Amino acid sequence: MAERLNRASDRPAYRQIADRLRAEVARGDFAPGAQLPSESALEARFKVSRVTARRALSVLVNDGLAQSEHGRGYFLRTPPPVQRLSSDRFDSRDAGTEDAPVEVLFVGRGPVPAKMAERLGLVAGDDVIVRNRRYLLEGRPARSAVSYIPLDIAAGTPIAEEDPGPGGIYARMEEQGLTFDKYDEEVTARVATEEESRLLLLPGSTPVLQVVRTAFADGRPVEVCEAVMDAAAFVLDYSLPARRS
Amino acid sequence: MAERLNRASDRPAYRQIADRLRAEVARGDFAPGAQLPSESALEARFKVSRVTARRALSVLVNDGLAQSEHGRGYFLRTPPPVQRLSSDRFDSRDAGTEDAPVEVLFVGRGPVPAKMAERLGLVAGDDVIVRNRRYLLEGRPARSAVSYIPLDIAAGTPIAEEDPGPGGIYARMEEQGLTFDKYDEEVTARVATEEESRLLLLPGSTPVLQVVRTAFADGRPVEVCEAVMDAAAFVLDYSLPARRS
DNA sequence: GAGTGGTCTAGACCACTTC
DNA sequence: AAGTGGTCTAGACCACTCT
Repeated sequence: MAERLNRASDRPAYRQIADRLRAEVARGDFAPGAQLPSESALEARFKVSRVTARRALSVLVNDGLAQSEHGRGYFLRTPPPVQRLSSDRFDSRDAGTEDAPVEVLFVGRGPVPAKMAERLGLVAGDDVIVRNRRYLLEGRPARSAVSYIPLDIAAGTPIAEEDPGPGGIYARMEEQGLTFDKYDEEVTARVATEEESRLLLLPGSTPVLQVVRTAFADGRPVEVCEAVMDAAAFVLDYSLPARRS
Repeated sequence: MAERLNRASDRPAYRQIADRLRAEVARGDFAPGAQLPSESALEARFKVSRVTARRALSVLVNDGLAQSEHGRGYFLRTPPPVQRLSSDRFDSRDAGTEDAPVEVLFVGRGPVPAKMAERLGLVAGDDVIVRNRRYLLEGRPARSAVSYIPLDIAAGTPIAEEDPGPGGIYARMEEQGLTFDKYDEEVTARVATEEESRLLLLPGSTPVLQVVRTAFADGRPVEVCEAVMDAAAFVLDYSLPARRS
């Protein structure tokens, strides 16, 4: 028998169906990663057209609860393990604990984008060392990061190499005698671009967190890093000391 | 004459249309807030069905570029003025500069939600003072915030009143002799819930930034505040001092 | 081959806004 | 009344996955 919808309600059919699916998900009817009812299953169950069934499922997809796979079905999104990026994460580089698996996409010379040039005190188009990489979390890409480093700091050093060695590029900079002052971070959120969706294997248009970090050493900017991460997978932790009385 | 689409392309018609609209927007063909072509206009222009025209427009809506208004049309979203929340924003309370227009939605006693109880060292359901408010930015609601303050700190003080007075609740706490130690902030992003979309006047499902701040004074948590803001309108600024050698 | 989602069409009725 | 977006139907063809 067909499950009944309140067709007189203001709440459209597709939302009512989505509400029921959401409730079932919340109740634990589906294991993480489990397949949700197919479009045709919903058509039969609620006696609606395929478009309506699709719309209901797309609500869940849009909310980040589900994900569709062409030819396979709709699946409950496995909540990605939440990764906390805490504000003291730069303290750990000598300890060598910050070793998320990294996939290097590009390392080399290239022109600096306008937005980044400003932060580095350069002019748009100036050449810098570009380091583009992707961090994995339990085998899945979760974060992409692009760093821009002025040539006078990076050129001819391990910083311009694929593998900059233990402790990463910050350790190399310190070995050059640079002393870090501070890191400024600008946090924003938006929907992923199509390219980012591909890169991070995100469904459709899901939200991402974007962090633009400028590292300062000896009073000058020495690196700008733009990181884009699956918003569902990250919590950014910051601890702000109270101003002193 | 109908504008031609590449029907042989892998890129679906609705995306091609969306791409062209996006390009026109980028080129500045539409003023901020201006009306975009209507669904029927796109039907005629590209000789597609209404569903396809709709889909194209909904791509722009989904990306946060446009917004539909029932019975009126699709409009380019005015980029909301970006508000920067910097990490030193708590230093300004005596200066009285932190006076964004505020709309108080609720102030009173209420049970603390489980997630917040933990941070305050309380048990879920314990009563606390709840302060629910909405901040306006150029007349538009841009940020909602709910604070939870333990009763022993807030009950019977201006902190439990609608208007806590100049400098806000932090100033009142200091007057009680509390000395602030630090503020811990957890930043996440996600799509707005339906309720949040109503509260912040956001179209459909747009991304929001969520900041959960725990304020510590004299070694104990004295306030938890959950803020939800239109991601398009905010940049969060944090400055992290480098660890000292 | 059967089942799945992705795209598209041509129509319909409704609710809202504007004139 | 005319134009707009919001919902819904019944069908179609395609691409992908699985067995």
